Amino acid sequence: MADGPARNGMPRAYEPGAVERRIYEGWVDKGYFTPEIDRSKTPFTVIMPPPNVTGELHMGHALTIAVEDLMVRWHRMLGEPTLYLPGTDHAGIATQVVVERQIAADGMTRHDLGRERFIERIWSWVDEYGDRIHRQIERLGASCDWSRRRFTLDPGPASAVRTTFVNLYRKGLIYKGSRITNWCPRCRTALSDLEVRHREQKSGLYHIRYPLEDGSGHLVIATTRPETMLVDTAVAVNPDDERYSNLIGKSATLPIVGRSLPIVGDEAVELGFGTGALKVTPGHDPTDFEIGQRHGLETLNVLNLDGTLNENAGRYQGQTVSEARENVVAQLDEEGLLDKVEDFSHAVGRCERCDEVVEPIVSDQWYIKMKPLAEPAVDAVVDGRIAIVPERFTKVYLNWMENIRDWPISRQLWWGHRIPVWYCECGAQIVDMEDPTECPKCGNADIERDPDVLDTWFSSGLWTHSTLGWPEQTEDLDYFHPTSVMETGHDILFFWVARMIFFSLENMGEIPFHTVYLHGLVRDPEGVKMSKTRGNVVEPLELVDMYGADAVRFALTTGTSAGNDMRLNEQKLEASRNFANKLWNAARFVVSNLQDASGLDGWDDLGVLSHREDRWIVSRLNRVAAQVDKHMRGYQFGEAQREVHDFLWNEYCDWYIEMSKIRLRSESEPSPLPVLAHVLEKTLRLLHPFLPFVTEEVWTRLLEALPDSPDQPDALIVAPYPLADESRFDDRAEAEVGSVIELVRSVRNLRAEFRVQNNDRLSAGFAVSDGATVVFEESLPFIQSEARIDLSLSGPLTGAAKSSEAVQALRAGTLTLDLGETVDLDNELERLRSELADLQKYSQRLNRNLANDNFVSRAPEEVVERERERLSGTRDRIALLTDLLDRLGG
RNA sequence: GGGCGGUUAGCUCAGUGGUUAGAGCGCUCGCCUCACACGCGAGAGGUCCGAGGUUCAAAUCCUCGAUCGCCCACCA
Repeated sequence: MADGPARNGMPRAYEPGAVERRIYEGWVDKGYFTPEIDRSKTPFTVIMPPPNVTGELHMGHALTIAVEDLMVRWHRMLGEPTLYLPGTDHAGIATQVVVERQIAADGMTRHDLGRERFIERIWSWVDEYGDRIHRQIERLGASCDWSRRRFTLDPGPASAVRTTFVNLYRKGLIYKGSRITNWCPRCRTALSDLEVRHREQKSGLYHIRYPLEDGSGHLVIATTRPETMLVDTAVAVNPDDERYSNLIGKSATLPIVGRSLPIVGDEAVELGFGTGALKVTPGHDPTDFEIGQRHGLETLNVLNLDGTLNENAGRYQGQTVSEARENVVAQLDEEGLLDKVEDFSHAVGRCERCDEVVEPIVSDQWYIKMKPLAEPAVDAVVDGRIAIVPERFTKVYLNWMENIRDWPISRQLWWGHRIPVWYCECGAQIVDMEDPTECPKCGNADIERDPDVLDTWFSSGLWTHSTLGWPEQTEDLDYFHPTSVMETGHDILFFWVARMIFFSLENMGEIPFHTVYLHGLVRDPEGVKMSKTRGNVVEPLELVDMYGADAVRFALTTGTSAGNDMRLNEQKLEASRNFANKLWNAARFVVSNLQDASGLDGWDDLGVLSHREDRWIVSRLNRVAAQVDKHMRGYQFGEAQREVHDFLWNEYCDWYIEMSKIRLRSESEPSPLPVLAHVLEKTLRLLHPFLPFVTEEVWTRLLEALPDSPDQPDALIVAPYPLADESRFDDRAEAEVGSVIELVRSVRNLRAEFRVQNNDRLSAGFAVSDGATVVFEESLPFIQSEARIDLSLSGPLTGAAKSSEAVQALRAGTLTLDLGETVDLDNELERLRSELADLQKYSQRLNRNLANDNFVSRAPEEVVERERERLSGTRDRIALLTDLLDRLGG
């Protein structure tokens, strides 16, 4: 029956597309996402990691939003003023590269357009993509406060950038230095170490002969970069290397160029590597640069900024690195100076954004002095003011922060926050909050602004306070800062999280957030990282269209835990969609039964429950609420979600709804409707953080069918989160209904085993071991209907069983099922004997434990007690079974 | 070279010392049973990577090893 009639306006299957937009607009219109500042309450604040403006959202963003929004919704329901602040990042280099690629399609470079027009071009992209991202975040259901939306280039955040730069400059923590940095020849900008990705690559290890000047022979050096030899300024050997120590102080002649190279001794040279002799190229290798510093060597540069060789390359000027490499090697070979070429594999650095090979080049760049900033950032984590979840990343963070090096912040790009430094011919550097019009030293009006922009992570690093108004002393900043949880991928722990920590401590004297929650990567079904080049990326919105936003979010938080990567596959999405549908249909059942029903007034605040089944489901609900609370507080979202999922499906739907059907038809039994409604309504609250749309929609329909109650919330999103009511815990009801369920299951089991037709009604007997038949009497109609039997609750069986009976020993008693035809007694005995054997093994194990004095004396009382109960229960069942076997003649 | 993580059912994964270790999907058998076939019922399926150890008790903690993966690091 794929398309039966809709009941009470609720279609047979949940249709996310029909409700999501309407629900979201409703939330926005009512202003639920905008918190009210209430000084008597502690707020809960999450700043959304700003997606790059020029990108589409990917699954990582969807995961981020799923996790953040579930925390945010949970806290909002806990009654905390909750701010979830959205924004976007101008993403300097990433955006510039994207737009450069776009204009490259028209055969243009940014230089053809010029700075101004190029930036205009980027802005039109930003406008388009910014809106697109906004809509995507909405479709995922993020309950973020759009009235506080920020962009890194907005005046506010820009002023935070300017203020931070000026302050750090004045404190001497920002300086300009000339040293070796990573240079991307394609982007033509400097990069920080973090922006360089290393990848193993095969290349040759070239062994080159450097003749000794005294004519006594030659040294062989090994290099992977033969073309850089053109600007070698020394040869280095390890002073402890017996092969060469006598050469220190002598000189060698640089092949091709003919320059005289001093032979120096330096510890940095590895004894075991290559030939033990190192060509020193301070201009193009960080190690060599340091050797050069130690020995006062000249630093020569052979590369232009576009990666071609410059005038220092002589006849190779103008060639690319790879052309020059080939040609230099060929010349060396011709001159008989190429000793040999070995196969070699080593890590080559590439630009994170454009994948071009990065060249170490000496250049003038602005740096932040990190040591003074890193120390308080280390302390904040060490002393626990900031907690990192999962905890293991604490060590990763500390290790990085403790070994941090100065951060190059200038980028030779056009898109970003321009460096607020002006230069005057008189040599003055002007750094101020206001743009200067003349040099304060010499009065010259002819001053020029630094053409470079700041690393995009400079502004991102200020995000927690710049979005709240800093450097202005705003009410938002005062109230919402420090923020509560920073939730993001562990891949940007250094890029972003670490920098927010030291910037916030520097600017605000305050930690930026109390907790860092790091999630893993979303991988494809084969476990491969999603990337555009591999073509295995999945668009979140396509999935939202197919399965609904709830299902996508639910799938992303299913079976995941902090810090661990996850694979997303169709099965997970389908299972999640099915769960939303299950909820929908349970609600459909309840709502349809509520129509025209009376006696519902107590649904909201249940009083004393007269029916055991009611006490059972309410007890279970509250236990689940307790578990969910525990897991939510422990950032175990996957576990919290699983608890509610299992409760709704396996207890409420599978058993309580089925039980209620019998009672709904009965005239004598108390109506299950108030409890049916109550438990569903509370479950909707528990589920709302995980399935915001379907729960809100169902909630509205449910409440429409119920009588108003005094403190009924306006919408589920602002309904108080249900905390466990321990007075509703009911061990006895749980055990008793558990026995009823066991009885039904075991009849079904026998029916299936003996292949009884579905509509054959059998007769059965149940001898309750402790004589407390009242439990089963109360549920008799349910048991008879569910198990399709006529059940007699007569006393214990006596004498031999009928030859047509199958028997089973349950916890609560002995079940006898009359199959109506002769049972194969041998098989039946076999089945019972094997069950008996299992029970005996179990009982022996329990017995061994309890006979162990160490266990009894050292284990907690409750554990011992539990084991005793188990043993006694197991012994009862063994007695039952033994008795049965006797009577059956086994 | 350091550091971290994974290894649990056929597959993907939960499991934060204490039930006879769980879920989804897949598989087998039976069902369109008046909320739901995006479903219902019943099953099969596990030396929790290996070896030691700590503990009354280990998938869980420790040590060593295997294996896959990630991060960091200036062996050219």
